[in-house]
Amino acid sequence: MKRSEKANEILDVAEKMARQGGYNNFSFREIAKAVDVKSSSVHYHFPTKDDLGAAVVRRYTDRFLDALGDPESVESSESAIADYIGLYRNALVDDGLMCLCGIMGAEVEALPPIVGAEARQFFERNIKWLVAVLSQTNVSNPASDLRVRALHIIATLEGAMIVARSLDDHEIFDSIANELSSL
Amino acid sequence: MKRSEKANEILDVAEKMARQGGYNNFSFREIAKAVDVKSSSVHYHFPTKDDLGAAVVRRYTDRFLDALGDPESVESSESAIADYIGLYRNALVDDGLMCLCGIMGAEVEALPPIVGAEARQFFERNIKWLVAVLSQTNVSNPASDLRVRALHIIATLEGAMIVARSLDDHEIFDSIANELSSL
DNA sequence: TCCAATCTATCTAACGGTAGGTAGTTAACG
DNA sequence: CGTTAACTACCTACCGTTAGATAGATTGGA
Repeated sequence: MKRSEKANEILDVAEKMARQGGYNNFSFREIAKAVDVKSSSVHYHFPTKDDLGAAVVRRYTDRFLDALGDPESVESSESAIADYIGLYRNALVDDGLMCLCGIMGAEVEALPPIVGAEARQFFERNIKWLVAVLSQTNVSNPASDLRVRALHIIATLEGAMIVARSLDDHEIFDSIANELSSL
Repeated sequence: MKRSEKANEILDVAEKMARQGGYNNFSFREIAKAVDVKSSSVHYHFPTKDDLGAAVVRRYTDRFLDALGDPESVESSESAIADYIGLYRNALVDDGLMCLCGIMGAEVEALPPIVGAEARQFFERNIKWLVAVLSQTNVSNPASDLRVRALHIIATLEGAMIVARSLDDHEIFDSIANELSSL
């Protein structure tokens, strides 16, 4: 799905706004202003807000998993988890923003169904990646334990971002992530 | 601060709406419809939306800490943490809703300052309670470690609610909470 | 005790602004 | 000529907020 440059600009702006205040924090008018077109032109690229919202989450998830790479070709389970944590850290510290699917997941009940479904996909694909990575440890664990471990990691990192941002202290994220690694 | 019955009804519906979709998910008009008055009457009780939002978060936090009780008079550190986890579980399973401050914390950057400050207070008061409880364990730990442990617990529970709701499976919360207890 | 003043809680009506969305047109390009 | 990507101009619905009025209860003083 190759997209025009303007369409990607629109997704960039929408993603940033959504990662600050959720689905209701971006609008066609504000996006239009930011990318210097009229709001009707934004509708040209993304017919409805549902479409735009779903596209934003889809692209975010694709990029996230792309950055993670192939779970089968990681150096070690430990280093892969460290990289995984690093990706959340980048989202928080480098971008200075919340994880899109953390904020979308929190408000999932009020989301248009196709947007909520994309948020769900983020978590399912992350779980799958983590389970694949964790299953490469030399200690053999039941698959259900690996899944719970994966869920725990995701939950802790999403929560750590929320707490760190609420208290306006990125070191809080690092402290929590550090404890998480040493388990 | 004793409030009229109608004011409490307003806070009830605002809280529910906010716990489904965040700060932008409730409006004076919708609240008015739900409590069977006109929207201008809602403004009589809470002059601005900032005021209403702050009052909702404040009441939520007060009730939460009230339910936790005095951290000095708990049976044991372990049972107190179990009770703490149970409170999140109630919010998720009994109410069928997100933690108000989990969702508000995620969108804190887009919140009116006085609402964001109340969300921050939720976390600070929770940390204080947890540190007080954890410091009663017979193993002596540095205070900083206790704080990190408190942050980890809060983050994991908030994240667990998000993941469980996104995947529409409350047992996910229990699995994560169970792992958290056994650390 | 009666009356006037005040308070509580609500109403109707409207304000300016923004939301998502649409119909029809225009300009540039291959 | 058809496609792409923009435009103008508009619509309906909703947003938070305010002004002004009103009915009923409460209260304080003559």
